[in-house]
Amino acid sequence: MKKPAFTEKQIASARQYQSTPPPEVHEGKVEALVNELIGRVADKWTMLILDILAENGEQRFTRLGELVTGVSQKMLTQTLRHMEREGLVTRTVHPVVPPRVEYKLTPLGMSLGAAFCGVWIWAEKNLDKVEQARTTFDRRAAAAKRKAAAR
Amino acid sequence: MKKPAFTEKQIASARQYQSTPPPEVHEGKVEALVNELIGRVADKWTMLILDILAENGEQRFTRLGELVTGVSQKMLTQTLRHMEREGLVTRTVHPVVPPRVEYKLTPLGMSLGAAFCGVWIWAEKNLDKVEQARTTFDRRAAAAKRKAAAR
DNA sequence: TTCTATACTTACCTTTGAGAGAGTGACCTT
DNA sequence: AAGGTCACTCTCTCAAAGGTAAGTATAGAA
Repeated sequence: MKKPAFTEKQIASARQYQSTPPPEVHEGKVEALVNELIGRVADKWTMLILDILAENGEQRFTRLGELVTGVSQKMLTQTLRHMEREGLVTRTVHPVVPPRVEYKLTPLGMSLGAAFCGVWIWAEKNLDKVEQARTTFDRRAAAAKRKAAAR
Repeated sequence: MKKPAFTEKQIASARQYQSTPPPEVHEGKVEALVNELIGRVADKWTMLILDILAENGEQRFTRLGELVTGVSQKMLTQTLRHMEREGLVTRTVHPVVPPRVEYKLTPLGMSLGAAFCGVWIWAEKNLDKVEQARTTFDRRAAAAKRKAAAR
């Protein structure tokens, strides 16, 4: 998909250091960084806020809270701070009373939004397939359970 | 990006039901389903396993545990079950001793892998930009803190 | 008989996530 | 003088995520 596959040897040497990341295996370092980045960025609220900002453009704090269904103030602030930290949004404070703060996607944020777009589309397109797979699985699991109980 | 924007009214009505999802707002229902699906699928281990399976093809349990850096047995089992449930992987048990179980992506799983590909690429490409944004942010935050302390 | 290999499962415990709700500061309106 | 607005911030609390380590079943090998 993207990374060159590791050799058996590299994997073995990486395993040794599982608790503290291997310092001299360069591939592993980059991989770890990418994974960490993915971990930060692929979180629920980040994705939702990204989506809303991509669709609706610059927004104020409270308005954003209304648009992102189910988010609490705390999570909104927290996620926005994180996003600002990694350069996905800009935060503009207008020094007026009452305060007025506007959030806007940076080009970097927009490019991430575009990258996620594929996943949104996949989700919309395959919603029913997943739904069906789930019921099939659950039905089968229930049957297996009955069988196990009968033994 | 994908969904039609809500009207003020719909948002207001949705807000009322924040604890239990609104039953009669249809748009909200679909949106909720998509969001939930994204939530299940965009999780760290799912993405990593998906990636490994896409790159290396069918794998046995233990081997998978070696390839997915840092995963515990528990999380591996759990994530694989979830993925099987939503039809992303097939689990083939060979009735031999010692047991032999093989995991393989379904076409659905592969299509999700392809969809995530954009995000991986984004992460690789923008790793340094994010890194830089972070240090800039942290430096600025530290400066603001000093300033606040001086007051 | 004891050991080994494989793919789990289960129990326990610590860490993290996340909501609810109250408080804050500054200025403007009434 | 009291109340309202906005964007937080803080604390308290409960739930969920996730790690560790031990246990299980089975048959062939030593």
